[in-house]
Amino acid sequence: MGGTGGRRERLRAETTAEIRQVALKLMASGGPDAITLRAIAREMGMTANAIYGYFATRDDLVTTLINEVYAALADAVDAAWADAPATDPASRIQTWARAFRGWALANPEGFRLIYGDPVPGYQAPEGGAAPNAAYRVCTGIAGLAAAAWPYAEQFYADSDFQWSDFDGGLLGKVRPAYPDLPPAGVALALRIWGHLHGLVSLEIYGHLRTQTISPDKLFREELAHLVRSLGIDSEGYRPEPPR
Amino acid sequence: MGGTGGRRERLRAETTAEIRQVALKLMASGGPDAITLRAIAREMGMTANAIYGYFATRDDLVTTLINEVYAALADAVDAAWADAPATDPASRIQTWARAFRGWALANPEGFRLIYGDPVPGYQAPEGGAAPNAAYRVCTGIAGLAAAAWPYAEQFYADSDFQWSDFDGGLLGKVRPAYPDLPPAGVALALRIWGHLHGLVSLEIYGHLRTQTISPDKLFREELAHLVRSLGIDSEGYRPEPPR
DNA sequence: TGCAAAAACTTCACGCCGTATAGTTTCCTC
DNA sequence: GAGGAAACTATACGGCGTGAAGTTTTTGCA
Repeated sequence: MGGTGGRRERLRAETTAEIRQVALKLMASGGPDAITLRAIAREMGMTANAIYGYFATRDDLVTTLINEVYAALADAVDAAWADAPATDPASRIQTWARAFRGWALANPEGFRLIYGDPVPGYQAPEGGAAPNAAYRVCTGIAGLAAAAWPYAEQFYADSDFQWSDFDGGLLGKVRPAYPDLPPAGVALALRIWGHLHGLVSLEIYGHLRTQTISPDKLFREELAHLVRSLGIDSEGYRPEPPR
Repeated sequence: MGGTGGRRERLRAETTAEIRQVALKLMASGGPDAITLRAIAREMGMTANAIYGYFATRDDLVTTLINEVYAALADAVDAAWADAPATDPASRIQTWARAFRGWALANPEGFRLIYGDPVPGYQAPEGGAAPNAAYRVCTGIAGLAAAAWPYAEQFYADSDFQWSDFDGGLLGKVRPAYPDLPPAGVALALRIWGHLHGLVSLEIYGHLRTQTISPDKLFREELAHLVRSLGIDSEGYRPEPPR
């Protein structure tokens, strides 16, 4: 058998990449349920069954796509976080949240693919479709919570969360990254995730547009109150952390 | 043609009702994408095409189902709100939110049907699938905001929302019901909706279970901080509204 | 260089789906 | 009891995922 540089393996990798790429193109233009083996094959000048040489089932392909798209979301929010100055936690947190919504609005079909059920009979594998990317995003939000924690801690004195309340895989990333964040801070992170996910999700699925003219304004309001609820003021000024 | 009591019309209404009921049963057991005309017909001992005599397309049927299920959700949360004593706004608000999550957990497929994309090629009609039920739920949340407003108003002094930021249909229900609620209060209601929707949605779609062992505990935390963020304490005691 | 094995790919088939068209049966009304 | 409307069936088309079997292309080795 050829080594890792063999011509056959290179072609195989290229075809695999093309399948993924064509599938994403179909999704972008026709929504996630335009991802069909037959459509991909048609686009590539092949037969649908040829794809079975690269992915065992359609669900395997979809799982791969979810991982790819979810990783792109994680990249986007991580990059926004890294670019924002650590010296201003309020606007850094808001930047992260804006990047999250911005990515979703720019990739609505991707958002649906990750968080919804858009592909007809798709069944995610045990443990979720994209656990690593999910951990990455959650760890990112834990970063927001950690940045806010010196200010926010005072509001969580009576919180009774333990490490055992959370998934080990998540903690394996969060605790090393933010050693000062206690369990209550992780709970805060998950709640913030829920808040932002909900607003963005209502917007992407068209439920907000029926109620408000400007989801954008609503989200700006959310950002202002988010940092305020964390004990940080939003406009550059921020109080000293208590104690 | 027979009047409204004609035998023919009665049979027609019964068959229509049976179609809806069988569709909901299929959804409950096999998820929303088990709703197919052929499966319904099979269950009823008919041909799929016979259903076209009752619903013009499958999407029309799905729209009807969404309306029905969304109305059931609205009934559930309205009932919880009505049952909770108006004298204790904090626990009343928490009761509403618990009813919302409780309904979703009891009817996960219904939640997906209302808020997700579960039926393969479904296209909602112009103006949304179930605008009235959506208004009902939003108006319900506006009720939470209105109950909290005497306490929460102080946090929204710098809010610059106008009536024109919101949909007229929504305001047509909200303003008569809660004449003292200003535009900023409606924005607050939509944000609360987003927060709760997000947490419940992550849970229903299995994204939370990968991160935390007990979504229930997280939601309890959310409830506590929700009323606190509105300026009301959660444990029976509440401060006088300011001013 | 020739040849067998393996990999890549096609063809055909099955059972699902929504839905259009045309034909049949059932029922109500006059 | 006959005409007509309403309810329903039969057949068909193109779409889907996927399994089985067959064909072509490429590879590695004698």
